[in-house]
Formats: sequence, C-alpha cells, structure tokens
Amino acid sequence: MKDSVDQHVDRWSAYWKDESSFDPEIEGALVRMFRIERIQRREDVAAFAADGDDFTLQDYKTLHALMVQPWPTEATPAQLAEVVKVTRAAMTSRLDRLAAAGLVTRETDATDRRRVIVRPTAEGRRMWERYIFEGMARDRKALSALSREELAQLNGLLRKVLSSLEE
Amino acid sequence: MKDSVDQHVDRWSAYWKDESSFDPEIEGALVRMFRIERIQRREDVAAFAADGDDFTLQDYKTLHALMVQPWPTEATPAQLAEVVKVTRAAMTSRLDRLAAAGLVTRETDATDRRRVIVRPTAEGRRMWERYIFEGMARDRKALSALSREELAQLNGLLRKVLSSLEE
DNA sequence: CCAAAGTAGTTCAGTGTCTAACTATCAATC
DNA sequence: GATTGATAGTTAGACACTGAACTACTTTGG
Repeated sequence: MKDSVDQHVDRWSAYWKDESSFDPEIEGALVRMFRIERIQRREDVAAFAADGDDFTLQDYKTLHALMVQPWPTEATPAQLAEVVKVTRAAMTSRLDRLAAAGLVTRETDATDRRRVIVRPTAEGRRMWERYIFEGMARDRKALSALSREELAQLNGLLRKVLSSLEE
Repeated sequence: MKDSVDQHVDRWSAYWKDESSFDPEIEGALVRMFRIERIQRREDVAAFAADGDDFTLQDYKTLHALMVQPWPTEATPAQLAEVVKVTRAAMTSRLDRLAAAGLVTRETDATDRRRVIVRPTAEGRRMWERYIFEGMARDRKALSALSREELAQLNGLLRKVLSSLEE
C-alpha cells in the first residue's frame, strides 16, 4: 500500500542520496501527521459551514473549552485562551461573538472585579451537544482504517513522542 | 509513561462513561497528532523568527515548494499554491514578498502570456539551503524518542490512515 | 494607608488568509 | 474571424489572529 507521502519521500530520498541528514522515516512520519490533520480540519470546517447558521469551528472550539471545565461549568477568558492556545486578545473577540449569539454570558466576578466569569447558556449547551457527536463520528471515520490493536499501537507510539516533547 | 493527553482522555472517558460514541483511543490518537504538530510548528516559527532577517516560515515553505520542482527548477504561481495548499491570491502576496527580497524572479511565459514563471535566484537557493538542514535537525529531534523499528511501525500505521483518507 | 508593581481584560494596528470580483489572455465554435 | 467561454494572475474587502498599548482593578511593601 502506498500513499501520497511515499512519492514525496521517494523523490527526496533520491535527491538527498548522499546526504545523511535526510531520513525518509522521519520526514514521512511528520508529513503524514501533518496531512492527516489538514484533511481532518478541512472536514471539520466544512461540516460547520454546511449548516446555514453562523456557527463556526472556532465558535465550537471555544464553547467546547468552556464545557470541558469541571463543575460548575465556568471559566475566565484567560483560562479559555490557555486551553485553546490563542492570545487573550483573540479570546475577547471570540467571546464577543459567542455572547452576541446568546451562547455564553459574561459576568464580572464580585470578589475580584477585574475578572470576568464566562458561563454557557442553555442554548450554548444545546449547541455544543448538537455538534459534539458529529465530530466524534468524523474522528472515528478518519481512523477507521485501523483495527483496535493498531489503534492502541499508534497511541503508544504517539504517546512516546509527545511525552518526550512535553518535558 | 503518561502524557498530557492521557489526563484529557481520562476525564472525558469518565464524563462519557455511558456514551458509546466516545472512543478514548480515537480521541487520543488525533489529539496527540494535533499537539505534536502544534509544538513542532511553534518551534519552526521560532527558529525563523530568531534570525534577525525578515525571512519567515511561510517564505521558506514557498521557496521550498519551488525548489521541490523537477528540473529546471521553476513553476507557476498556481502550481505553487497547489503544493502548499493556499489560494492563488495568497500565493500572489507570498511571491510579492519573495520577489521583493530578491529570492525569486517572476517572468511572463512567452508562449502563453497569461502565465507567470517563477524561478529561484542564486540568493534564493542559498537561503533555502541555509535553512533546510536546520529543519531536518528539528524534525529528527522531535521524533528522537522512537527507535528505528518504532519509527517504521509508526509510518506503517500513518500510511494506512492517510491512504484511506486520500481515496 | 498610599505609592508602586502586578494582573485581567480589552482595544488597536499590522499581518496573512480567504472569497469574490476583475483584467488580460487564450481556445473553441459558428 | 468575431463572439463566447475558459483560464492565469491579481486586486479588493472581510475576518481571525498576534503583539503591544491601554484601562481598571488588586496586591504588596514602606
């Protein structure tokens, strides 16, 4: 079995045949992860764009970061920014839209009036639930080529890589 | 051995304990790939930002797409856009900068005057060579936690996933 | 208890991308 | 051989992000 990265790597292996720095397995693994991610992301974006509402993947991810919070489901903008890895400035504008759409509320903390507490509205919770199952279905489909055993193996390898990077 | 995704997945497994749609191995694998990619990309961006020149990761990727072309090293904007997966509009502005920096030339094709042929200058080639080895070193470091055998295994699994997605 | 330093959130200017419109050129058909 | 329709590249307007400045508030230390 071959994929598009095999061609890419073959060409480069020939090009760098006298160059020990180039490692086909390294290049291959990283490029494959990159392409899998990109395909997946495009499908996610498309799934949100398809529905006529103005609800985007970013909106979903922001809302998701909020729903992820332990009980009671609430967080400050800074915490949400940290979770989704954007700047606080970006989070401000994301929350503007979510609040305008009536999906979250912003309330200044009584004990520390610099802080803002963000909470999902009932409609926000509904919106999140509406999309999370579709997302899980897309994820399952993306990896459907692997058996249970292969999936476990893949996770083992990726865990090894990620934990070394996270030190 | 544990990584940050294990915590994430454990929490969600508990949350969705009665929900068969959630699969920890699926979620784990995709989130891990995503995080590895993100860490890697940040390091790449940082590596280019560190050098005082105005040469960015995008500039590099555009130049790389050009250098990838078979002999004679040249391409149209549309071809480059296809390779790096951005719109032609985005490629226009990328090439504007590269041309302004003297790294590529733009020449209209004599036989079809709608077309533009992009070629690297001598300085463009130098610039590309200067950075490609550093990039390969970063890649190698990113996956240094894996043995040769594990690396081959990882590629096998990723190839399976990607080739199913590319059908 | 007041000045200085720190912190949370927002606003602002700059950058890069996208979609959609536009210009120029080529190809096809009657 | 003129019109109609495709194609290559660019330009224009909108949007989301970043880093840095700014505002409002709290904490710390003399």
